[in-house]
Amino acid sequence: MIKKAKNNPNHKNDLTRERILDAAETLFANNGYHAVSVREITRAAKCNLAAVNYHFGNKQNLYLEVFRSRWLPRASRVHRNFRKSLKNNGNLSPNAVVQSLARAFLEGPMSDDERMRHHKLIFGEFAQPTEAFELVADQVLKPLFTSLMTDLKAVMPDTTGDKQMALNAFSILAMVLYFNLARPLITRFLDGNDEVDLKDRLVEHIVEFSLNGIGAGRLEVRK
Amino acid sequence: MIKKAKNNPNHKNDLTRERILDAAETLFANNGYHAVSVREITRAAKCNLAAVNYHFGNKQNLYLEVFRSRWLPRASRVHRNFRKSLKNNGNLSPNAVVQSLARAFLEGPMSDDERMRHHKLIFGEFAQPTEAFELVADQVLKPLFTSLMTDLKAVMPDTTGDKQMALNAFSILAMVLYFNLARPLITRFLDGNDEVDLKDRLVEHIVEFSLNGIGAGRLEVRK
DNA sequence: TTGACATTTAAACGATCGTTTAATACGAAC
DNA sequence: GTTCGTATTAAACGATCGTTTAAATGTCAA
Repeated sequence: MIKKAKNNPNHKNDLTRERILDAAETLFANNGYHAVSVREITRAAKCNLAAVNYHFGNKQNLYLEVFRSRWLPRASRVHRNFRKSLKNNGNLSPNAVVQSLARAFLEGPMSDDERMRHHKLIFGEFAQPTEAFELVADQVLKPLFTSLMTDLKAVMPDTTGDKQMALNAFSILAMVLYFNLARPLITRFLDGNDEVDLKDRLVEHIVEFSLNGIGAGRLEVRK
Repeated sequence: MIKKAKNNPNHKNDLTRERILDAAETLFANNGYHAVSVREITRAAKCNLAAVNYHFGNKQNLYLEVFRSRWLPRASRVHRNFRKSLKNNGNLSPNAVVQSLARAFLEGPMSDDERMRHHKLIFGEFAQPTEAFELVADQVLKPLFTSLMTDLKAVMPDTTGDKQMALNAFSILAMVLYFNLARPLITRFLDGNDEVDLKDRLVEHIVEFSLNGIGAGRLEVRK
């Protein structure tokens, strides 16, 4: 049932499917799973009500498919962006690690809208986990955490214990994740501010705070 | 309509109202507003279906009342705990400020269950803000932020700019808020660990990371 | 042109939603 | 005991939910 495999390599036919995924992601991100009806989604995607069940079986599976075919690939792009800019950085250093991560997450390969959607979806799962959280934790968060741990171990003094390093990695992740969601709150609290490039300032702050946090502050100039 | 003011000072009658609030908070925290039905709430509160509309008018207002009469007072207790332990600390110092805050948030005046409920509710509002978010931002987050800013200014070198201080305050808040919600994730990533008093270890880490973060690390011994 | 699938469509399904109603139970004041 | 305001109850309301159905349309190879 659900959706027959396409023999025809012409992929232009699945436009409806894609439009549904786009509409669903935006609506789910802004309002949460239960607050969005299938009718809302199909209306936004300009297709028939039954299209959701035809292409995805049911609403819950559409939600999961948003994570599988939209969220996970985007998270992979961020992860790759992080690793690439770290490799390009030449000399490994705590600063290179943290700065590459912060930039990948805050100014990485997506638009501001896309990034907001991305992080609203994951924070929704943080607050009220569903099946999608398993996906994200296993396929994204854990690898990212491991990757970050490895890099940190390579650049931090050996005196730092494993558990200590894990907590550090976790805190740095906390910073980049949190500041993505809390941007509206920051501007709310800092208002009366003429800051034009707040994002650059935020990246700069996150890097400095985190570097100091793990005890590697001011060891070198930031480029 | 909704609920007549009680002339009778005997408050034993509003037991139903209290049971509804208790049940509603737990269910809303764990599942989110739209995932919870009025029937679920009244079933958990062991009262009639119509009781919600009788006592609170409608579901949305019950949700707001959970914040008004449960969440806000609890947040006030945390804030007071923070300020009291700061005052008891004798000499003001960055360490005293950050440690008082972290303890108030992570081991403060609530049970673990209550704290989890508390933070799930607010993170739900972070991800998908409703009217309740205005309440929380204006009556809790902003005062807490201001309070923290004042304390930091008093104990940090004058060379630190206002905006810099604000970002520092925001980052410290990020740490204490985030680590409350992410506890399940931490144990998931650190598993195979025999840590018994993880909470103490977390507080210790948050304090050290934050102190270093704002550039006040290791100036003094932690008690 | 025909036949076989893939997709879209309008309509309906039963279930559950939040809310309202009207009747009843309760308790204190007179 | 009667009265009056509060609280609880069972039942029902219309609306909307996710999903299913069966017919119509589109697409392309044989």
